[in-house]
Amino acid sequence: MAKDTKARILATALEMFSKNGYAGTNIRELTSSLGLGKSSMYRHFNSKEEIWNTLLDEMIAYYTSRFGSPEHLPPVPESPEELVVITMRMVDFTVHDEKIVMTRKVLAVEQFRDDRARELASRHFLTGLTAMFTPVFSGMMDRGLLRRDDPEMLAFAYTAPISALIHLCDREPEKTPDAMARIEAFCRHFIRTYKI
Amino acid sequence: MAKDTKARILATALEMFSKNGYAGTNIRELTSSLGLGKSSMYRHFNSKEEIWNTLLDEMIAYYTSRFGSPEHLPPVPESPEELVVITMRMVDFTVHDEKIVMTRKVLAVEQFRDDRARELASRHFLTGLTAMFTPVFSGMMDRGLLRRDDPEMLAFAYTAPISALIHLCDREPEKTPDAMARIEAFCRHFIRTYKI
DNA sequence: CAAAAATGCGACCGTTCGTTCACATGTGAT
DNA sequence: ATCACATGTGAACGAACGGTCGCATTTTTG
Repeated sequence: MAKDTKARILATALEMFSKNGYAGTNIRELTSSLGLGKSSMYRHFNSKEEIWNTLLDEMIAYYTSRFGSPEHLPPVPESPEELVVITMRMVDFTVHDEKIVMTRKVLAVEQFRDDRARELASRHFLTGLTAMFTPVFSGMMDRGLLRRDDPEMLAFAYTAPISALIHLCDREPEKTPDAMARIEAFCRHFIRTYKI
Repeated sequence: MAKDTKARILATALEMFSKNGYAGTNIRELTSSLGLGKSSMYRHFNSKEEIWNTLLDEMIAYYTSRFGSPEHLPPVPESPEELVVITMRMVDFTVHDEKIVMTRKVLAVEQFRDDRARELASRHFLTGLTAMFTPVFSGMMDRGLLRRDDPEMLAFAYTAPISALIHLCDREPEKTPDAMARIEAFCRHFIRTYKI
């Protein structure tokens, strides 16, 4: 029950922080929902804030390892249709992976209070997505699948609307199927618009 | 000092809620920052939660009156360049009007805790913007300024990236000039892409 | 197996929270 | 002038908060 407990505390903290925010979460509820005494938590963390900082460390580390390295870039599609497939696979993953959903929520909720959350939010919601798809569109232009244009601008114009609909899924999960359909429709519209 | 006090309480509450969230705001700090005793607040509101609900009422009423009626729709531009002007004027307003900035922040921070905030967030960040610009693009197509296409899809593809950069301004105000320049660049890119 | 380190627990501490209360003061109508 | 009402205040309340402590139990280590 040793190292496992620490991880379970972090998992539950992420869940509660994402729903009620840092200030709206209390240690008693957190630990008791784990079947743990209130004070036992302090064997693993020195304070509530240390939980928060550890969580942020993990989120930053995970994001860097998962989306920060070049080998995790999406492949350059060999056809426009493949862009749809790649996109929908990524969207499906990011919308249904509970940990990533909670990470986005907690960043949305704490972005104005914590500087590191602020910075990570910008990467999650904006710069990271653009950086991820810029080489994709650059490659598609090289392959003659898209007309020549500024690939970074295209990546931004492509990812921002998708990101907006992902946020909609986070906010109103019952609309997820509709949002996914709209993402696919947008994706096809985008290809139609920029194809040669 | 009568009715004025109630309004000042609401204004300060909006400011604090937007920065620290509902749970992270306490009445003592709120009232003392107004030069008021802690208990005086209860002459105007029965509880902290009533402040929150009143604030939400006002935000919903303001949004409805400001963006909900057809007469407040942006005009249909007579030239592509006018779309840039209209857009930048709206962005400049929405990014610099402190009350609107704080409204967006508080919606971002409370969207997962309060159902009405959730709904208003979706309107502010997504559906309202699309609904606002759909007739604009429809009109521009009628005038032969843009190629025929689905005006709602265009409105979505246009407003979502702009909205993402507005959120960036809320999160990192020091990047506002850069974000505004990127919005204008995106706007011109959009026109170039869809013009006849 | 024994010593030591890690983990869990309930009682408890001081603080802060939202809220109430008795009371003072100001203000508008009769 | 008087009465009623609205507004403001400091003290105080009970509850909930984050955090500590002494002690029991388990796990690890030599």
